[in-house]
Amino acid sequence: MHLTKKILHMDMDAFFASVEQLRRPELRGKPIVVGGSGNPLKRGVVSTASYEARRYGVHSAMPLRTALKLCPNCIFLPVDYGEYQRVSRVIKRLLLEVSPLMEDVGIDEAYLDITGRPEPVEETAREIKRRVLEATGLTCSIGIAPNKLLAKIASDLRKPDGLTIIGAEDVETMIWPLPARKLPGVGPKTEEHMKGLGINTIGGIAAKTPGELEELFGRSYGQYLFEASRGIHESPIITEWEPKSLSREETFETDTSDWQTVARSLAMLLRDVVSSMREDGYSGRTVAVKIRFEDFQTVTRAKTLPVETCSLEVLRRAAFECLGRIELIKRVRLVGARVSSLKKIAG
DNA sequence: TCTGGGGTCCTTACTCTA
DNA sequence: TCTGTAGAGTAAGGACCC
Repeated sequence: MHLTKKILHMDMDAFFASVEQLRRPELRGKPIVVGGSGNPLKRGVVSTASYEARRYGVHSAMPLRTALKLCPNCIFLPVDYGEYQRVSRVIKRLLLEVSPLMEDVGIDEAYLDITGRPEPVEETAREIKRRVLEATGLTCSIGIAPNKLLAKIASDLRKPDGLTIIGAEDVETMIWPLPARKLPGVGPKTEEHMKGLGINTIGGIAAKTPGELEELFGRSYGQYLFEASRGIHESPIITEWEPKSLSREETFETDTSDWQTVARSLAMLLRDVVSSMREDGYSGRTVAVKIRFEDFQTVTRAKTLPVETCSLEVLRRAAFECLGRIELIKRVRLVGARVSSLKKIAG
């Protein structure tokens, strides 16, 4: 017997900006930008722009300075991650009441397996939207489909406050006409590559044979593209997972050529990583240092230790050995520290 | 003074060992 | 010992995601 699954994807609308507008009513209906320190004259990028700000062309990942140029009337606010986290937890708890098969994907999204719900899927979705609004005052967009991939594409189809249901039979009419970039996994680089090949839509990808896609994009990615463009996707709902690495990084307000500044920053970042490791109960074996130079060239150096540790001294020695292998010939823009090969500490 | 921060996964290259 | 090869582990870089 073949049982078609019902997967729901929920995505909060302009989440950070909406939370800010919710707690400061005077901001409602105004173009606001949440990002960095909230000072658009300093380094930082847009985390979320309200729909009012998007009308000026402001969008996520855009430098704050650029956003200011596009929208001088925008109100800039710092990221208050703690508050968004709090609201996020309320929403996730509520989703878990609808179905225990919930996959948390970031602060403002989740997948829910609602196969077991007896009522029509549209009813489930409306119920979730109603409860989210009631509990938080915020709207979300929902997509429902036979798998996670299609559900995610669906939730993005109508925003904000949208609800879209896609069946396997709708792929040709609803998915193929979309820009290739709308397929999860196709980012800006791949989009450009595809344009150069004359592939502009998801249907354009689906028109290629598996052999052609593997030749153009490599074995594993080619296979993914072939299946995904046809709406085929098997990955399960992941309800529990363990982190693979923990990291911190810092972009300097101005680029520096002072080794001491870089070293101090690295020591501080690593101390932060180690305290997170201890809080969450992890030890790690691999330490990596990342340096980004003024021209955006980025280099990493890593060292794997014989055994896992959460000793700051041991990890710091390894980190500084990595730093010593990087020639600081240009001014430094960013320093990062990462610990990977994590292992849960027993007890 | 374009270009954050915290992650995951993939590819490629290299080394060591069986 | 020579030669080849397969697999694991490590390192570095890059694309992508929110």
